[in-house]
Amino acid sequence: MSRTETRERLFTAAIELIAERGFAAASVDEIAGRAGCAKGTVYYNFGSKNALFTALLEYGVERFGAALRGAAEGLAPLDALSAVVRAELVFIGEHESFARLLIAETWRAGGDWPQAARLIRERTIDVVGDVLRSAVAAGDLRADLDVGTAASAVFGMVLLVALDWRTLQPDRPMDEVHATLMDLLRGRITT
Amino acid sequence: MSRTETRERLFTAAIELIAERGFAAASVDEIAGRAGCAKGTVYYNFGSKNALFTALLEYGVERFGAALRGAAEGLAPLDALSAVVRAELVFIGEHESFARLLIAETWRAGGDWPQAARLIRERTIDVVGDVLRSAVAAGDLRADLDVGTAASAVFGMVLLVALDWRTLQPDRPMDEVHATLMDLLRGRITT
DNA sequence: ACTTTTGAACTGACCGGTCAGTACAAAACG
DNA sequence: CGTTTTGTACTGACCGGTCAGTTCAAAAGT
Repeated sequence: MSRTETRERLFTAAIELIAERGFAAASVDEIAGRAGCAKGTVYYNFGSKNALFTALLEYGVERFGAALRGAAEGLAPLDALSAVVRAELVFIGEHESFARLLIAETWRAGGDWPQAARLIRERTIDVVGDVLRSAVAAGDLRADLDVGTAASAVFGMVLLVALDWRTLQPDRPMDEVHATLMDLLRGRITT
Repeated sequence: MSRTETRERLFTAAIELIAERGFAAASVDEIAGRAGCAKGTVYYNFGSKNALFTALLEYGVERFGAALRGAAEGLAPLDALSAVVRAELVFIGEHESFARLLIAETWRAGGDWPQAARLIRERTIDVVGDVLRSAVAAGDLRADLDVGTAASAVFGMVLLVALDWRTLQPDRPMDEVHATLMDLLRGRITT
C-alpha cells in the first residue's frame, strides 16, 4: 500500500466520521477501522488527530477551490458565475460529507485552529469573489457592488441549498436546483 | 434561585460553549461552571447532556422563529421579505453563538438526533417559505418559483453572510449588509 | 535494506452520569 | 406558637468507561 493511498483512505474515512459525529466525537480507533488500517498507521502518517484534520481540510479545500477555479476559466464573467455555482453544486454532490464537515467545523466562535479553518474557507469564497470582481470590471455587474458580501452570500447560499438538496430531495435533477439559484441571482424572481 | 432562571443560565452557558467547541467537546462540568452551578444541577434540570441540548435548541428556535414571524406580520409580501431578512440579521447579531451552534450542529449526516435538529431548522426556514408563498400568491413573485429551494437559499444566504459580518467586520452598520442582501434578491446586481 | 504498516498493550486524563446528602421554605400538625 | 414533615432545588465527590497518544517488536511490502 502506497503512502499516499493510505493517506487518502484515512482522509475519506475521517471525513465521513467527522461529518457524522463531529471532530471531537470521531475517535481515531474508528477512523482507522473504517479506513481498513491500524491505529498506529494514523500516527505514523500524521502524528496526531489534529494534524490529520488539518491535512484533510487543506486537501479538501485545495480540490474544492481548484474545481471552482477550473470551472470559471476562460468564460465570460456572467457565464463564469453560472459555471462556478454549478461547479459548487457538483462538488458538493460528489463530496457531501466534506461539505458537511466544512460547514460544521469552520464556523466556530473562538479557539485555536479556527484561524486555519477560517482562512481556508475564505480562500474558497474568494474564488467566487474573483469571478464577481471580473464581472464588475467587465461592466456586467454594478460598479458599487459589495463584492465581499456578495461572494459570501453566493457561496453560502449555494452551500446550504446544496446540502438541503442532497438531504431532502436527492433525486431532483441538479439542473433544476442550478436554474433556481441562477434565477435568484439574476433577479428573475419578481414578476 | 428559581428553576427557570437556572435553566436559562445553563442555556446561555451551553450555547456559548457548544458554539465554541462543538457539542461533544463541551463538557457538562464546564457548562455548569460557566453557568455558576454544579454539575448535578444540570442533571436535576435536564436529565442528560442530550436533553439539555434538545431543550436548548427548541428554546432558541422558538425565539428565532417568533422573531422572524413577528417581523413579517401585517406587511405587504415584498416588504415582509425585507423585514424577515432584517429580523434574521438582527437576531443573529444578538444571538451570534446560537447561530453558530445552529449551523454547526444541524447539518450532520446520519445519527440519532439529526431528525430533531433538522426539523427544527426547517421550521425556521419555513417562515421564509411562508413569506415567499404569500408574495407568489399576491403576484409579486413568479408563480413558478420553487419556493422551497428559494426559502432555503434566502435563509442560508443571510445566515452565512450574517456570521461573516459579525466575524470579519462587526463594526459595519447592519443596514449596509441588509441593503446588499436585498439588492441581490431583487436582481439589482446586473447593470 | 529500507520504508511502511500492523496490532496489541498500556497510560493518564477526562467525561457523562449517579447518588447520598445539604439547605431551606412552606405546609401540616399539636 | 413551636415543631415536625414534606418537597424542591441544588451540591460535589465518586465511579465506570472512553479516548488520544505512546511504545514497540514483528511482519509486509518495494
